[in-house]
Amino acid sequence: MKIGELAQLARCTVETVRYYEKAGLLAMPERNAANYRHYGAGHVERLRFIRNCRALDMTHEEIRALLGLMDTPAAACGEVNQLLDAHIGHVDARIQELTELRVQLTDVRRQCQSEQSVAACGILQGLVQMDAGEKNGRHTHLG
Amino acid sequence: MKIGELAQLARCTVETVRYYEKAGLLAMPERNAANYRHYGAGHVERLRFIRNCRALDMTHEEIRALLGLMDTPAAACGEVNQLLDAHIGHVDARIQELTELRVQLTDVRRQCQSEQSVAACGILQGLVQMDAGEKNGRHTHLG
DNA sequence: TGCACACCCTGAAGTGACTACAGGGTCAAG
DNA sequence: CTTGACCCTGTAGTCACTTCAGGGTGTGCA
Repeated sequence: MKIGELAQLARCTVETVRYYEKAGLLAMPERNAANYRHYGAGHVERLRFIRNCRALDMTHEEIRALLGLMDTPAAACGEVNQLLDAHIGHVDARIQELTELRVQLTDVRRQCQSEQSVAACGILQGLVQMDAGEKNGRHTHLG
Repeated sequence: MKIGELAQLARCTVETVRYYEKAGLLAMPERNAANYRHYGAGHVERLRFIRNCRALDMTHEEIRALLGLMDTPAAACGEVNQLLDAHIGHVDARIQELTELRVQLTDVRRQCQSEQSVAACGILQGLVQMDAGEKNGRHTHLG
């Protein structure tokens, strides 16, 4: 099949497919006489795998590691488990961060319930005075 | 004060301060004879405001809008409220997305509890077969 | 036969919010 | 008079794409 059909099967754009090829996630396919890429069932499976990992917010590095493990089928899957556990840790950490953020945001928001002038608005006062603390490093790759 | 002191007061790097200046978030300060930037109390307040907004994961666009509103102090603060409510909405949406993600991840993870070969590992099978659905557009600017 | 139109190709540049680096200038202390 | 901490500009790199410019290919229809 051509790249458009592959992209449709994996629910992504053709640009993304070409990008994955350049990024080394998807193997370079054969070309026909017109230099068009020509894909088979293996490519569909691989691309679906990649898109599923991305839907789970894994980085290309994490995905590359999983793909590498898949290509040594005799290896033990302990590393796969570790990788997934680490990723679940990232997601948990980000949920925790965002939950704390939400508390801070509603704190700030509470400071203005009425329509008044910007000059007196408690929200802006709050945003000037708030102390963000030093703990705001990003601890996961999830934004 | 010079840029290093300003950065320290706002808990960011001097590169970030210069970046905010180029991005139009922070006004260009005066320069001394040696072409060093020279800041005052107003800059500290403004930069703290920006850093606090960033700690709440607002985009530069959102911050620019808030700064614009601050600079017209007679205006009603209804727009400020709207902006903050919208941002709280983004955070809520992202927490929701990540929570669903976590469920999917633990579903996948559950498929391999034992040490076996990669070829038989249920996790990789799951990642190949999983159907991510079409609803995976990012709906917020939070990653 | 001519042509419109959907699809394919490459390579470069843009996104957001920085970070890092190269290659220089300034200034106070020892 | 030199060391080291600080400052300057400008460019490129990060991540996972998206968009664009400028072309080539292939099919259906008048």
